Amino acid sequence: MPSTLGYALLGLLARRPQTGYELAQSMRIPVGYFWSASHSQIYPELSRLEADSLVRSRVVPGPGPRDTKLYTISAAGRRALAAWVVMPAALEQSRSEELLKTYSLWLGDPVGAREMISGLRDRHHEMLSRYERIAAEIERGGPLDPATPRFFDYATLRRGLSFERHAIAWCDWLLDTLS
Amino acid sequence: MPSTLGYALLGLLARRPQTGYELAQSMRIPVGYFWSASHSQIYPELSRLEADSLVRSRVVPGPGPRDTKLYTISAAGRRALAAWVVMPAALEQSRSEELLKTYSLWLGDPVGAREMISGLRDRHHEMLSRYERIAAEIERGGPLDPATPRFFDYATLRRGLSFERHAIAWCDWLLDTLS
DNA sequence: ATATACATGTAACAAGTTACATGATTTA
DNA sequence: TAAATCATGTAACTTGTTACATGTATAT
Repeated sequence: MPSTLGYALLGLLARRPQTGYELAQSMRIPVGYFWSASHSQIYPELSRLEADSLVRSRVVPGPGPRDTKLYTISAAGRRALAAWVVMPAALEQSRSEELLKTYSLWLGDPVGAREMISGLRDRHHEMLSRYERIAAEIERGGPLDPATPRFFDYATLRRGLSFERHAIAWCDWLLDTLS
Repeated sequence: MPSTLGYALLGLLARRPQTGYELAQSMRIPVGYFWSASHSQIYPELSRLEADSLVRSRVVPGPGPRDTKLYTISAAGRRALAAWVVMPAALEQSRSEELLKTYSLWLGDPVGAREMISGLRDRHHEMLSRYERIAAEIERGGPLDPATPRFFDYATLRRGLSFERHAIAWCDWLLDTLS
């Protein structure tokens, strides 16, 4: 049984065949906006997926100095992924360092505390702008059919937008209340 | 320098002295609603904090069969925590298995997909109810002074409330659009 | 000349989860 | 009498991050 990262990779490969390098690039913007990984995690995981026959690879000459391995999802991989997505998701206790800091913020000096929160606000705003640009791009592509991958790109993006908006609203409320 | 978990423990101990066991209980509802840990992580971390003189412990006879160690935050611990909370929080790429599943949901069968999302909705709703009960309890305690730990309990709880409400709204939108 | 992109991998470390280990007291 | 609570710890394992390693082609 693949790890969660394995399913992330299968999800990317179910859309189109990619090399390990491309997958690592793809995941710099997190898959579904909520799952990232670095190349050092990805390469070994691809080997495991291949050992389990969930993906196949073939060596193709790339533009770079090295040959690249192009990975393709197998029928078994597609089945495994389709079964996984409909299984109830594990209850997640989302860890958040910013909330943990907030929990002890009564100890910090008031000026520094305000700056910390307003820095948070800025970063959330930056993320929101990025998401809004992507959303505009998706929406330019015409009507969304809820049976296509593109619709689910949009669905996960909406969650990102919502997440950032409520984070900003919370920062604003806190800054307001603290003053 | 303590780990993030170390700061979570310092945050709890800054409010009142507690034993390792009590800290483990406290963290079953995540600190600030967004940071949890199990006892097997907590005990070694307390030893490290004590080695760094950020906390002190004294053995007291407990109700159980074993002596318990009561931990108290030191002045140095308080300083370290106060410095940490105002430092800019690391940009977090919140991982979410449910969003990762959503990303590949176009592959799953439509009935199972709906059930998965509606199961999500249920669980978020349960969390929301729990948070609302806690909020009511805090609000019953009278006006909130933004210089007290209690205010920051409330502040982090508000983020939890907002998080669950947005998650539910998103599930509703998705269920609606999929049908 | 220097940096960036290409391209894949391993090693060392940090963080987090699950299971193992012990054993008295209270509650159902 | 069986289960839950109290109470602290270690061991094994999984996951994730940062650093190490190599070396060409292209753009500035």
